[in-house]
Amino acid sequence: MAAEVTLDDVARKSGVSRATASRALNGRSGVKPDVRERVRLVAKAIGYRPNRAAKNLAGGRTSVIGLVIGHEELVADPYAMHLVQEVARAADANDEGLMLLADSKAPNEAVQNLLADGLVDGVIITAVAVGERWVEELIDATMPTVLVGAHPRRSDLPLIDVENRRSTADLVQHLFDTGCRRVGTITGPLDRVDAVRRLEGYRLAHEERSIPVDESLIVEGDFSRQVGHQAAEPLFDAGVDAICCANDETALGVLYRANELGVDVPGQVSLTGFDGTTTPTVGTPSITSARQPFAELAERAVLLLIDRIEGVGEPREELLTPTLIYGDSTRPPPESDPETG
Amino acid sequence: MAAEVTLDDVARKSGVSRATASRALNGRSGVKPDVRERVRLVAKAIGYRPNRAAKNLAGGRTSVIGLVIGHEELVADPYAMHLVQEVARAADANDEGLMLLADSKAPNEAVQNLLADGLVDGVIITAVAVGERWVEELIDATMPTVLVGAHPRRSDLPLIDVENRRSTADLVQHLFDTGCRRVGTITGPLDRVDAVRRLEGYRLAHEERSIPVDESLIVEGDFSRQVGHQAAEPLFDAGVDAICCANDETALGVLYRANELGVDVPGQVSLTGFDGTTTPTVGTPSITSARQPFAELAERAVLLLIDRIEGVGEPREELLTPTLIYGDSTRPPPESDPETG
DNA sequence: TGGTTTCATGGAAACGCTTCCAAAGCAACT
DNA sequence: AGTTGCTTTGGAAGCGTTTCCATGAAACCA
Repeated sequence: MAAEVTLDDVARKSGVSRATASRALNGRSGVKPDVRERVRLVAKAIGYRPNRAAKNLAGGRTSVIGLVIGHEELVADPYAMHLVQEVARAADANDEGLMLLADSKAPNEAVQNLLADGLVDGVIITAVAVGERWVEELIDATMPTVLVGAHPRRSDLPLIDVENRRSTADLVQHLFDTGCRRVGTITGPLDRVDAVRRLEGYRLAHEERSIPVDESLIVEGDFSRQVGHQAAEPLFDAGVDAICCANDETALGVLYRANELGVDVPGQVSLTGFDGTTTPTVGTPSITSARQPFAELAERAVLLLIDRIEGVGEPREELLTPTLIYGDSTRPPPESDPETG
Repeated sequence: MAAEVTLDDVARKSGVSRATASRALNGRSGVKPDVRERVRLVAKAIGYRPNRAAKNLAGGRTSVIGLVIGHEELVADPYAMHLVQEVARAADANDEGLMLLADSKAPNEAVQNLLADGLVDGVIITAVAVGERWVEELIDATMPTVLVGAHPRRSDLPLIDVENRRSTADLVQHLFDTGCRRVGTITGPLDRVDAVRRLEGYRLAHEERSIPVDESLIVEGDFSRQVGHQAAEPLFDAGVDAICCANDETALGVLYRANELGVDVPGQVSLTGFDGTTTPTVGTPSITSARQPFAELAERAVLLLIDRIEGVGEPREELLTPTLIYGDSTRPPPESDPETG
């Protein structure tokens, strides 16, 4: 019921063979320009649309890519939502279908289906520390793969990532610039590379300022709002004047706790997040943060994956830079030029 | 590179023809039980997995369903996110692939792709008032379709929906029960059926209590947090002691504004939302709301769609009931039994 | 036991496309 | 005009399934 018009129709109506029609429409070389144009016109005129299944069967690609993402993350983490949105857009823009591969029940089974059914040409795997089996199996199965966010053990894979360390260091520097001296941090889950990098950034900033790190002010979290909410009070009690949170959600948790406890933000305690997912329009202070370049992240990932699928170029690694956004959760920098300090 | 093992292999190794092997594996009748069993065993033994493209091409189904959802909604509306999550899960549970069809650029084009490419067997269309062209074209193209949330003009389609009116009325009743008398409302966009139904529910509750509706307390919104934030103050000024918001996001907007203005919730103003998407764990009051039965919604939608695709049963309509959750944004009900009032 | 029905099976066509390979067309040489 | 070599074209062979149709075997009935 779908495609009524076949390549045969196009060929017949333009007075060429199916082979030539196919070549003409797919931009293969060896077709006279005028013939090609004629075929194209006919195809458009009669509304020809290639049948994907047939195309795929004949040895071509599926033109569908998979996006592997954790089930819970999807709903809990604005980062994931933004990523899904942008990957959907990017896939669309590159004429690829997007299959949502929320890893559920048995990962093994899912992989099986993926591979054998030939549903997708390749997959984008998000940073969530999905059971390694997943990743391992996918890769060993020679399924083209691109990582968004580094994997703890596989540094050999094509990867799109953001500068977590430097950006976090910059955020902490900003805290120092605005007069904070005792800066705590609530990290992400430290089995994730991005979380580790951000913690490194926190340390790096201290080092750059020759300020010793007080290890007691480092709390391991899990990127969740809840953990921010829980970890906030002990840090307040420990006398911090700023908290560098591993992401915005955590920062929001801290912020809510601060409101409950009557702690003024940024008056008494400054707050930084990461991701740049908070909407500044709601009444709450907008969080000073490093905004993930979601659109580019997605676009690059899709393009890189397509390259892998088509086997062009080397598996590469791309590092994007978040943009810092200064919100109301930190104090404005002093008038004096930072260079002087 | 995916499926190396073909049906031919299975047939050969079990000493039957391809035709018989196909019949045996697909549960078609006319195969001797022992033969069938043997074929099945062989297939399992050598790890046979049917090639989807070929299957599809030969006239079968794709085993992929599409989920049509607005691009912006995806990120802005927790409702959409929850739905996506659950539909992904439900599709998975029913051995269907899930294709994300975020309607971007030209809807027409997207429909074209959908249909002609034969990528999906059918689509689930979410309530977002996507340009009617979409829906119309899809249906006219005999693409099996299921709506989640009613469409303003197409009452003939298979539909999964929730009891918007009754649930909203119940929420407003709860406001009355807890002593509120002057209840305003911020609606959703009134070109959407669910928004209209909820407004009707608001009116219904007044009617049931013989309380006249003050039309000046009805503000048309758009389900966004921003609109709640903006519309809140005028309503406060108009002296409401409660606001029935069309969804949680709107309620959150109101809540933030209330905090800014020093209006106590629920002390001075009670608040109800809809969807049940707020996490009660953050410091903010949890919103009294009607929680969408996301999982069932998704499950029913997928099953209904599969029925439509396979042509079994009549296109039916299913109405699910949200569960009311009483949060901290409304006052606790009085000790006295509600029946007495 | 011969004839008829039923059941299980295999052969082969079809699905719509890509691509290999050979043939044909053409231009520019000698 | 005859070669040579390049470009453009069509024929046909798959790709892995499903399914129609014909065949042969087994089972039934009289």
